[in-house]
This record gives sequence, C-alpha cells and structure tokens, in this order.
Amino acid sequence: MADNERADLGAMVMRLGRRLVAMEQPILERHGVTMWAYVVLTALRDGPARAQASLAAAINADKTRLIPVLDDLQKRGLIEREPDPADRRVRLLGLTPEGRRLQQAVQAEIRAAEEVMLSKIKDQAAFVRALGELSA
Amino acid sequence: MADNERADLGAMVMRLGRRLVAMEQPILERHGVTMWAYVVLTALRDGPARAQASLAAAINADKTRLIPVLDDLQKRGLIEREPDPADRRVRLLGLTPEGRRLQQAVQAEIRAAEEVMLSKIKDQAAFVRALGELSA
DNA sequence: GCTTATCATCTACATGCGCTTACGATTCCG
DNA sequence: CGGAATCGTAAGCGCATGTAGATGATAAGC
Repeated sequence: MADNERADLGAMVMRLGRRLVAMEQPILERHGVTMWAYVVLTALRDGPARAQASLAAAINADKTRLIPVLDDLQKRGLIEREPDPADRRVRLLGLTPEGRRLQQAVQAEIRAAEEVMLSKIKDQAAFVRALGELSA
Repeated sequence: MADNERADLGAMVMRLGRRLVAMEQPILERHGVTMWAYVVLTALRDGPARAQASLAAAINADKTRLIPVLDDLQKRGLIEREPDPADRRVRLLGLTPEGRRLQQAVQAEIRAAEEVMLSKIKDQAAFVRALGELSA
C-alpha cells in the first residue's frame, strides 16, 4: 500500500487503543481494579501528594466522577486522603505502600503484555519514543 | 526516562487518540460530516458495493446505530443504497461521485494535518508502518 | 467584616453507545 | 412446504460520561 493509501492515523490509533484496552482488561480484573482506579494509582505513583482537582485535570477525568473511585481506593487502603494543612478545602492524595505495590504489580503485567504486542514490529524503542513524543 | 519509566502504551495511545479526534473535528465540521459519516464514506471508498451488515462489522459499529447515518448520507446524495438482486433482503451501499469527492476532500485535509503532527518525530514512515502493523 | 471564589461532594440531566428484542420481508435448508 | 435464519429497521433498556447547578466549609481579596 502506497503512503497515500494508508489508513488515517485516527483509525489506526483507535483500533490499537481498543486492542490495548482488551489486553489490559483481564490484567486489571485479575488484580481487582478498574481502569480508572489503575489510572489514579499510576498518576499518584510519582511525585508528592496531590489535590483532587489537580489529579482530575492530570488524568482527564471529570472531578465529580472521580469521587467514588477515590472513595473505593481509600476504603481498600490503597490511597490516603488528608486535608491540606495549608488549605483545609483541599484533600491531598497519596499512595499507601499497599497501593504502590498493587500499582507496580499491575504495571509489570501490563508491561509484559505490551512487550509481546510490540514484538511484532522492529525498532520497538523508536516506535515507543515517537508515540511518547506525539502524545506528550 | 528509562524504558521501564515510560508511560503505559495504553495511556499514550489514548492521549494521542484524543488529540487526533480534536484535530479532525474542525475538518469534519467544515465539510458538514460527522465522524461516523466520514468513517462510512471511507469504508465505502474502495472495493465494490457492500451490504450494511458487512459495513457495520468492518467499521466496528452497531448495525442499529448505523441506520440514521446511512439515511442521512443517502438523503444528501453521498451514497446509494440498492437491493441486492441476488438477495433482496440485502441493501448494497456504494459511494456516489459526490460522496467520493467529499471523502477525498476531507481525507486530503486530514492527511495534511497528520503530516504537521508527524513532523514532530523522525522516521515518520517507520512509525506509521509500525502503527499499521500493530493495529492490523 | 463582607463578598467572591475555590474545593469537594452530591444530584440531576443529556448524550452516546452497547446490547437486546421484535417485526416484516426474504432466503435457506431439511 | 414449513420451519429456521438473515437482513434491515424500529424501539427500548442500561451504562458510562460530560456537564451544570447547588451546598457547606474554607480561603482570598477589598
């Protein structure tokens, strides 16, 4: 297929996205976390505790939709939620050791599955780097 | 960032997907077509006329959701819909010259915007090829 | 000190979509 | 020939999500 005959990037990216979701879903279920929960744990993995509003913006989530996800993670001891002493309107979120462990376990399995998928192509590192640049 | 510190493929692909949709939306609006309409026109661009059920499967759409999209495209003279003489249960869909023209005009603009986006990376052809292989 | 704004939370509405069921017309199969 | 299946279409249910508005607590600004 000539270059001008390839599919739209959008079409290819959407198909790949669906495939990745299908790949991740069993891993997430095995660990008992939803996709949103995993996204939250991953976002909280690095850096210091952060506010709910800041987290919602970072992961492109509606803040009102985040409330029950955070409630559940907190209840399961995976995150902690504390008022910011500097501004008691704000709740600061951080991972507990258990939350960090779970996030790392899930991510390790996702990585392994990604490696299998990526093994279909050559120059995997270049592809991933380019994907990172385009999605930054 | 080391390899084991990169974001999940899923996260990067979802972000790229949102970016591509945001890029395409104004182009589609300018031409007065919805995303689904454009997907249909593109799917019908090549090959002979095809059945509605076959089209729905090809573009990953619910066949009952496709009815109004096809109704509108037909009404606007962009596709034609005719009973298959070999099996009158089936309606065969094809592009009209006008539909083909519109699809090509939209796709040309999308391609141009994609080129701008891709210009951020090196080895663009390799990236697109790899993306094609992973999403096939 | 009072007004405005922000944070988190709750509730509700609207939209899109996956899925299911049902129907009439038509075809297939035993 | 009759029953089962398919196609396209219509209608509806349920879920997910974006969005808006309201609330109490708290903070900022004049």
